[in-house]
Amino acid sequence: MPRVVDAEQRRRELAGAVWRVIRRDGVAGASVRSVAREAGTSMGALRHWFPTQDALLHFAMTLVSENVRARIEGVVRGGGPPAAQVLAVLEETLPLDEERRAEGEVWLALTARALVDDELAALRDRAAAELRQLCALVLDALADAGAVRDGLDTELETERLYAVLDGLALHALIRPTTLPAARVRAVLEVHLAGLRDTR
Amino acid sequence: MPRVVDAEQRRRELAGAVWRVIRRDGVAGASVRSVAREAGTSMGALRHWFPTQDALLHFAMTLVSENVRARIEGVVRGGGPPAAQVLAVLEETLPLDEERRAEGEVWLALTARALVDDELAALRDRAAAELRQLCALVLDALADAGAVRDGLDTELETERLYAVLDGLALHALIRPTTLPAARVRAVLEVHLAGLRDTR
DNA sequence: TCTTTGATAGCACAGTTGTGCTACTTTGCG
DNA sequence: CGCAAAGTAGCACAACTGTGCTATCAAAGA
Repeated sequence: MPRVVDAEQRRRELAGAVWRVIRRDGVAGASVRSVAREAGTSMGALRHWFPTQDALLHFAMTLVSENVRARIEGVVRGGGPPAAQVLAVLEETLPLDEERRAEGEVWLALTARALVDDELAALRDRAAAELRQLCALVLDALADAGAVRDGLDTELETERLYAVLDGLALHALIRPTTLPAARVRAVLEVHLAGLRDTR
Repeated sequence: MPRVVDAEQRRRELAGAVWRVIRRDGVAGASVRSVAREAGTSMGALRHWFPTQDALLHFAMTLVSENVRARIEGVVRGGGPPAAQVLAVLEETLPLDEERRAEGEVWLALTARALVDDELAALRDRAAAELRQLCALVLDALADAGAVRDGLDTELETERLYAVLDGLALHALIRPTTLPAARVRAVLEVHLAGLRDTR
């Protein structure tokens, strides 16, 4: 068999199979056999790259946060006016298209499993801390641009923005028809607008 | 064996065992055998009350929303000043103590499973619609009490409040140490205060 | 008292699970 | 060419799964 050029690449391919299986059959359906079948390979090959099933799921989880992080960095690198950029950054964490929806479903499934899987919980906590930090940075940027009124409790507002963000993500995930992407964006805009002086 | 006085009561007892198992070992661990063992009964007895495992999980799910609803009705019946009552009602949906935390964990686990279980998804959607309706009622009550400024988009604010609520619930669930109950309440209060005129 | 019914117990079955393990094939390097 | 290593394949095993099914037990109604 052809030697894989990049080991990391191969692992990503297999993790992609994990994603597809999880989206189709849930985490419960993500057995070693079903993932191998989805990836078009064998149990042995799968075990060569991931010594255990948990390792496989953990890697799939890290890929979620890695994807989000990469997209956000892309937006930041892209530049543009602060207000628009802030909105674009936050939107990258929401399941507003098929790609991000897939991430969201995997994220929800693994977040639930993390309730009883310590290692998975550690990954989830790290991702959560990063996302919260992102919210803090967004508020800082808005404050620098003069788009935030004085007298706000920064810590509390960070927590509130983070809650809105994850709440929207969850709702966009489980009721995509009654809460379409445009509506999600509108709620986010209203929230950010509410941070500056009203009337 | 003594005949069970109330069939519904017996079903609730068994569902309680489901909760405990889910909290300890996750949904994946909630097998017919483990639930029966936790309930101190047999597989046969369990199957007498729930013909299938799915039926068992679905009943456990309905109990979550039922509990929340009952507590909310209790608060409403209790009376009191509108502002305090509104806060109390919303708090009943958040995992701020052990009882509600248990509900939250079960809710998260089953919500994730609902991604691939249609019947469970229907239950989740019904609960979600109720919760969203609750947010709408809360906004109405605040408006009647003159605690909401004019010119707000009611639909959008309902969606935003609902997002804050579920976001806080999720965060209180997965990071209880960094986001204690007092802090959750503070965020909620800030959000409600932000609905009336600032300065 | 006997019968019917509610309730419990748990075996049997076919299937799936994760992982240990060995055998095999393909590739790169000397 | 030949050898070592990377990668693939899949069998074997013990453990566990949900559900069908029968047998048993307790109590209520006749």
